[in-house]
Amino acid sequence: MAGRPTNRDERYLQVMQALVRCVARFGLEGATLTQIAKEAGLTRPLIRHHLGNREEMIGYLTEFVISRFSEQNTTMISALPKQERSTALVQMLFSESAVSAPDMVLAFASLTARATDDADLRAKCRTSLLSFEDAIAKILRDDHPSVDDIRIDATAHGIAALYFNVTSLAPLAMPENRKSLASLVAHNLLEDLKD
Amino acid sequence: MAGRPTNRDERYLQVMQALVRCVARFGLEGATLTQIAKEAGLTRPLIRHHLGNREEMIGYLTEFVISRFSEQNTTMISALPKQERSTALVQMLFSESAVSAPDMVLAFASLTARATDDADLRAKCRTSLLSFEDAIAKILRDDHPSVDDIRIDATAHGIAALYFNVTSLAPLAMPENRKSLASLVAHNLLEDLKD
DNA sequence: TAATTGATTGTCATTATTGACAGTAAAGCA
DNA sequence: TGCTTTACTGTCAATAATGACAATCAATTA
Repeated sequence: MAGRPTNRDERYLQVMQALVRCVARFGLEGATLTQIAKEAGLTRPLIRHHLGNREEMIGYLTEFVISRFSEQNTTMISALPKQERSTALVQMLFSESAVSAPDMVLAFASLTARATDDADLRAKCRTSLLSFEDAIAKILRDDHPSVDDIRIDATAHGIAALYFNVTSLAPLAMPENRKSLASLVAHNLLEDLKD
Repeated sequence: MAGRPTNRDERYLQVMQALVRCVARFGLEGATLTQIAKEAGLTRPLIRHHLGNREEMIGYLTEFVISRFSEQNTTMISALPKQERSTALVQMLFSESAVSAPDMVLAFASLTARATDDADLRAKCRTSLLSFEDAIAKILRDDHPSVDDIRIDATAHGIAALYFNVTSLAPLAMPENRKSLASLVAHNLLEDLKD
């Protein structure tokens, strides 16, 4: 009754990672099926079998990037300690391990650039970004309950902006001291909340 | 002795603006000659006449984007008042007029993404970015001579990162209050220098 | 073993894009 | 008017990429 077992999920992950990598490097239009196949170590028809045509491919990509973002945030937040959460958060965001996922951010940037023409995509990117900032804001508020919302939101926005900037500039291989500058600024922003 | 007068410079500007616009929207590979022509209101062969083949085109683009960045910075700095320069700088950076040039930043982002594979390009983008931050730092130092260099550099880095983030996220058409948040954070960073 | 289901591959026509070249038009000067 | 220089256009072969379909392989169950 049943046939060959599906490996759809693992293949999907494998293909998606290759896709993200290619889009990060060559942009949405520059990511050729052949390149994706090469990156994934698979054949072109197989990629197409899993991803469908180009339009569907972009749909899968947005779904993947956005959902991964959201779940990455929740896991990061759940990994925070009980006290000094905001400091720990900033340390996680600007540690090497977190910055080692720049392809994701670059792919996200490619999507946002295209969002000019696509209202749906724009809405998705926007809510994704806002929920990221909101998650940060929530943690900040826990540590600083007496600070008013605007300052909390502004600080969260600043930390998010710094994170995106540092991460999306990873291809430039900036000198090491520049990276630590971003972390320093983020901590300064946290200090401001203690006044 | 002399022939038809050249309009190379004006055409060059016209073509370049169309190119920047297309690259901002569709990425480096997605910017088709036909699209550029359509955007510029010219014919495809004419575009090719001025830009040469694709490789040369990218060369022209980097030259254009980077030089415009540098000269935009110098003009902005020369437009600053005598006193309270750092505050005025932040206001200029986050005013509507400055943010109305997001295509430039998006094109720059496309170039940086490709810089992974191209050492020359990487070096150019890097120095361009660093000189931007240095220009900011110089102004900050004028207003706060007693603050040590690391804090100055960190603040300059933060302001630059905020600017890039806000500008490159322009396609998302963020709600108005979010934009003012970035400006607020930048001013907060300035306040920190007064301790 | 046969059947079934899905993964994987091979192949090809269609299309889009490029690169190149020859040729035409326009604008200045002798 | 003729000459020269540059802008601009038309056209076409070559290439790269896509989309689609048929065919084959692999794994599981009856």
